[in-house]
Amino acid sequence: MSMTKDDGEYVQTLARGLTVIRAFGPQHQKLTLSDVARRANLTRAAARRFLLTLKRLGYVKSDDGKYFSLQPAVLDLGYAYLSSIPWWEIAQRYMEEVSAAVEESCSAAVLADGDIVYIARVATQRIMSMTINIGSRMPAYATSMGRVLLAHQEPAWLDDFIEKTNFAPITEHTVVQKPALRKLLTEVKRQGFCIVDQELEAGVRSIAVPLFDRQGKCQAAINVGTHIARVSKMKLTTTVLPALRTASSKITAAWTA
Amino acid sequence: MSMTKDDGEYVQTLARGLTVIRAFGPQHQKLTLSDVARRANLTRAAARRFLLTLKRLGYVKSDDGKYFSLQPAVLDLGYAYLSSIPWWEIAQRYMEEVSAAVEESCSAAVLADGDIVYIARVATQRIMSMTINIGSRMPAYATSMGRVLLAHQEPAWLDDFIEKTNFAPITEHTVVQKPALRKLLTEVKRQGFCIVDQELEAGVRSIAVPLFDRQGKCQAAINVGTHIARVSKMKLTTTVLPALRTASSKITAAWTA
DNA sequence: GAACTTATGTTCGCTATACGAACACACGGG
DNA sequence: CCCGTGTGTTCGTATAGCGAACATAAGTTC
Repeated sequence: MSMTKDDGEYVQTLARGLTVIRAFGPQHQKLTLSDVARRANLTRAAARRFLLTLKRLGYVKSDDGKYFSLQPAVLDLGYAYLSSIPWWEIAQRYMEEVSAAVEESCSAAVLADGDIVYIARVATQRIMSMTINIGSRMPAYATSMGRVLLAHQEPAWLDDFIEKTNFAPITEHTVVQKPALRKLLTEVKRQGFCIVDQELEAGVRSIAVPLFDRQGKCQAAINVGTHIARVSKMKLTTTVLPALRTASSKITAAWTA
Repeated sequence: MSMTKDDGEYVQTLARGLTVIRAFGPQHQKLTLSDVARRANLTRAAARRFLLTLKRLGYVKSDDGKYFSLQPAVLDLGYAYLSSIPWWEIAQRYMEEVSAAVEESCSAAVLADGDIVYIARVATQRIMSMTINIGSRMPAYATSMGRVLLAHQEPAWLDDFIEKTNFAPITEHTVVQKPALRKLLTEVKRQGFCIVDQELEAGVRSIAVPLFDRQGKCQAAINVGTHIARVSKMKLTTTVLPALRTASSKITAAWTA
């Protein structure tokens, strides 16, 4: 029937099964077999097979046999990724130091497609209206960590990315003009840090630095987010930046793999 | 060949594919096809098919075609679970309040098998030697949240659990005698909170309260972990406990589903 | 550095496996 | 009560995934 991905080395069943997990989400804790089938574009028969399988594996629960819901076991999958990052624990430790020193939240993120994905976080008082947590995604172009990560990408890749992406303004301050953005990124790479001032959310200003591996490749970014009323732009560069830089180099130094 | 789980409504391929993700972990960021096959008990051919599939889906990367590693996209799976929890965001907010008020880390966890699994966390200064994060697991019997969750489980289930589990001491204070443990749990349920004093790690004392849904069923627990030198046992009940209780009832009140 | 051994990755014909059309069953509205 | 609509389940069939067998690379030994 569908010959889209049929290479003989593609396991359709696995791909379909994973969409079942993704069928759950906000406002969709409890789903019937048919709900899942609809949301994952599967026949009811298929959805049933997958749900029953996931249930046996402990990823899914169903008390009454009608409504299915995800179980904490699915976190093990994400944890497999997190724990596979060689510098993850180390970063966490030094981020705690940063957070304690500046009394603000500190996060780490990597790039995935055009988004940043949070992989570690030490939270203090909330500054953003949105809830950020591990696994959360934000558009790279409007975040301090995103800019840092983009700036350190291969030039060819970056060209292509800027070319084909449509940058939408998020606040009134968001820079979306491609030439302007490109210039900002060059500057970010030159100076080795990035400040984003209320481009993602009004009242929020954050600063990020890159995280290099032993080979000098930028693998992630760490940042500190502040409220404009609490921390001046000046203080960001004089106090927070040095703390981030110290942490960044310490993490690089402690890199195991 | 193997007729172990062959009910006709069990999709072997999905189960196998998921083990591929779990093959990665600490000290196993980059794995060859053969490594994966070994660690997941698959033939090399199967491991190859799965890895190539996961690669196409963006869950796995392979620069050279030899070494494979997990990508941030796998966090989306865990995120599907977290975001499906109706009170997750709300809890996060009130936990931030608790953490700010008492200036200590606050976590939320649910029960899975005999473990607690962390599902939300507001971290301040580190008190444990281990790194805790979302998805982390700890033995339920030796943690404050674990005791709370166990105490509110169905009596029949609890009997069975205590019966068939072998409780190993973690520190010199860990209570492992089954009658003593059972007595503690009864007390926990009666008083509506649980203090665990250095039973999980020396120098660490924590207090937990249950989190009820609208129907009065205990769905999770939230706790505050402290260092014995910084917070007295007295202060735990006089200051921290009220904060936790307030948060708990506010979360229940704001429960949407 | 040839000759052998071991381990890794890939191919390909076969059959077990996952597939979905068809069926049965529950619900609800007229 | 009947009919329409939606949900879950069965079962024969085709095909998707399987692994034995092959090729190719990486070590070992003399």
